[in-house]
Amino acid sequence: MRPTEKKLVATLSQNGYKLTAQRRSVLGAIVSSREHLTPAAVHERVKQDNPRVGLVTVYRTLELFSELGLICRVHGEGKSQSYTLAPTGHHHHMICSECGAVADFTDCDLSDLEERLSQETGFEIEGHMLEFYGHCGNCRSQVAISDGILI
Amino acid sequence: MRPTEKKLVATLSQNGYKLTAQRRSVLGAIVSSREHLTPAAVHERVKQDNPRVGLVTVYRTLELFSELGLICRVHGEGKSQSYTLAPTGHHHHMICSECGAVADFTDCDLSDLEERLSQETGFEIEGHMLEFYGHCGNCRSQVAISDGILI
DNA sequence: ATGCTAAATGAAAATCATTTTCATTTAGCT
DNA sequence: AGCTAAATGAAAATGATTTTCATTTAGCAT
Repeated sequence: MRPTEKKLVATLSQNGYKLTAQRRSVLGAIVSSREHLTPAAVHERVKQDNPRVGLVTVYRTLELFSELGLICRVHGEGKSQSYTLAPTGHHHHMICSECGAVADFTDCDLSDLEERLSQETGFEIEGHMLEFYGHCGNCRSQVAISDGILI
Repeated sequence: MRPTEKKLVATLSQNGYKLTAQRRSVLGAIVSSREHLTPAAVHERVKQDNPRVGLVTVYRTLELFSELGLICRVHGEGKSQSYTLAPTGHHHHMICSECGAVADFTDCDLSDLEERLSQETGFEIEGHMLEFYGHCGNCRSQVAISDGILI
């Protein structure tokens, strides 16, 4: 399940946090975007809703949501952190290098690899990060079109 | 093969770059460390060799070495970039959360996964990032010891 | 409904990593 | 030894993120 307003209300109150207009706006900005967003990009969108919201609040809210598991961080190329909606549980991202679209997948099944590496190196493995980069279906077809038109 | 002084000399001159004392120091700092190092950490080490080397030079040198494939970037948790020696070719890292030690591995074999994801999502996958986190053999045995002593 | 209080916010300043600028130095060629 | 483009160092600029602190507000208690 992907977080919605309802889930936001529940999660915040369950954890003793208050539901504010700012927090609603920030979640809305992320929900309404198919891409991963930097704090600055979230701020842009939030300001359309409520121009008085400060960037600092966006930072604080993103961190909070991330702790609560409502959103999750996308690593990858850029120099600033960015976030996207979190599906429940362990998962990974595929990120479009052109438009920033993020697709999730859950079945990474690295346990064989982990097992082998653990034996070879003596590491006790606790976690991993896995991201794929490429071009999403959308961007691929647009390239095909502009190739055809021969701009 | 892991880069050494000899490889440095060859790589630089092949690409039209000059061999300077600073560049030698930076490579030395990285070679002599089992861990991944931030630019600031490299600078610390380099200064012991030659106190007049500036942090800016360290940044520039790390970027250059990274482009030349002598070192490679470690992603992971911290807020600042860090680098470690690069074995030749495609590889990944296991990073000890305690001491920062880095172990490489090359055989990630994600092609099945890539193939499947590509079909499911329409993404054309071009690359991936994979890192494991955990505790290295060293740190694990130290934990065992201090557990025994019951500090 | 009204008041209370801790939590949340906003604005400004502080911090931290990184990059740019530019005058000076130097490696590697001639 | 001299030349020149490349490399360096110091300082300033930039940009993202965090901290501080005075003000506001959500959610509870009345």
